[in-house]
Amino acid sequence: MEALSPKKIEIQEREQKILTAARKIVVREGYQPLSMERIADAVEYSRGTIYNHFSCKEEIIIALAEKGAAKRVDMFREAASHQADSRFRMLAVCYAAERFVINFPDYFLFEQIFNLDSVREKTSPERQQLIHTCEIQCMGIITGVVRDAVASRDLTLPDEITPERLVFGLWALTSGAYGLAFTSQSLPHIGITDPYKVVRTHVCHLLDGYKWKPLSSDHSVDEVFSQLEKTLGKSFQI
Amino acid sequence: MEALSPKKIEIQEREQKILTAARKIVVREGYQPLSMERIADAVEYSRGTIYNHFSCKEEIIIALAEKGAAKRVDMFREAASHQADSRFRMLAVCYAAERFVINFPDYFLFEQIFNLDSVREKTSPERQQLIHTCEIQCMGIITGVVRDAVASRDLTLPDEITPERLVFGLWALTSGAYGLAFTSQSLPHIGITDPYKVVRTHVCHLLDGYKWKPLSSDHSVDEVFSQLEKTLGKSFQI
DNA sequence: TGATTTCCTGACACCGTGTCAGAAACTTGA
DNA sequence: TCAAGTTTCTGACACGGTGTCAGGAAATCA
Repeated sequence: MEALSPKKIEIQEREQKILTAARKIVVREGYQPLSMERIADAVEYSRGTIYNHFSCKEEIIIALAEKGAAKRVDMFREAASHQADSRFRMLAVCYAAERFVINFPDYFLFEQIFNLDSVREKTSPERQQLIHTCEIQCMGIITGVVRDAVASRDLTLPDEITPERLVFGLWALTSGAYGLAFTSQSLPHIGITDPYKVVRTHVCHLLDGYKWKPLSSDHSVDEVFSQLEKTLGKSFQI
Repeated sequence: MEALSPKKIEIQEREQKILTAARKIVVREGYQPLSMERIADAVEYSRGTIYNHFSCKEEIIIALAEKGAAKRVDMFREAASHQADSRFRMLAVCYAAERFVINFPDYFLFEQIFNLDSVREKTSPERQQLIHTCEIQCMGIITGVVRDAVASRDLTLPDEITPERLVFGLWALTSGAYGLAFTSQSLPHIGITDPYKVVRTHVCHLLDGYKWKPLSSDHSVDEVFSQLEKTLGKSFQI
């Protein structure tokens, strides 16, 4: 497995160069101008060479979506590994989810594109599986926090709610809100100027609804998040 | 304004024919095979004629998204107009939101496509405005129900929550969940086989969290929804 | 019925995709 | 060091879809 020839190393590195170039184009100019031609120009290889690495444009999108998904897993893992009570850790993961979309809006965009059937259909099952695995890992991390909360008696779930169902609710609330924050023109019209803050409020309210201790009334929510900003903010930058 | 010549009428009707044909293609075969060529074949006019009605494919998508948005407004309006307590009316709107995505998944898809910047950028501001107006109307209907609840003392909102913010939370939760239900491969893996039911549970829990009377404990949730199915189910079919 | 306007069409130019034969570069072994 | 063998790279090509527009067809008018 060792001793890759220089050529092999070059090829391997080029794959990353292609992805970086593609990402740069999207960040700077949006999805529309992204084409194999543009990517080939940027990495200074011919289109044919790009096709040796990725069988179509969609494969590049999904590879980037996968990078984003992996990044999110990292962020969630770091957030959940806090030495703190279960509710604090839960909010830490929420903070991570928020920072993910704010710091890496392009990754969020790639996910949205990937979610369209018409795009996903053209991609390889292998890469789809990779993204799927990341999603499962994220869910697993959050479910772990919920289970810890139940184990430590911070939280008692009603019969009809499994930890997974609670996670689904939180996941839906946050991802739905971030989606709206990105795409909806209507939010400012109804006086919602900081959707991220409103999400935080709702998450806390939801946790309070399930009586996940310690309740919001015991801890200032803003304080919790400003503390999270101090401990996690930096490592979430890149 | 009266007395349109037969020709004018034909032209006007053709616009609907084009949209119907496009929608049919997407319902049957998905978004990928949708092209001006296919649409032209289906309506038996040349591509040029289609371009007289819609300046590009995206304009057709957005026109369909707008039809969907208008449909949703209708459904929400009918749901909210129930003669019942405020909480029942709120759940009726949630039921409408659920039926919308289940009965008209293609409209849901058009919205998702329209939400991509790369697609929206190519469409006319006029049509964008139409969709925007529908969104505002939907929000307005739900906010109305919330305000009624506050007025009738069924609900007392905490200081930091305006009716709009509560609506944003519900909107995010439901649209996020339906988005996941459509696209996420992971839900079955974590044991969530009926996401729609889980959403209902969470919505009820959220309303309970805000102490919106009558609480879930007073009314069987399943019963409320099966009643809604009886009163609204049929008119939501088409 | 002919003049005028309006509408429809298909050919055309363009752009991006994906392929592949052959050229170029790299590796190997004597 | 070099020639044979292998791998990699390239740009020309075919294709499919978009959007335009000159000119012909149809409708309207007087």
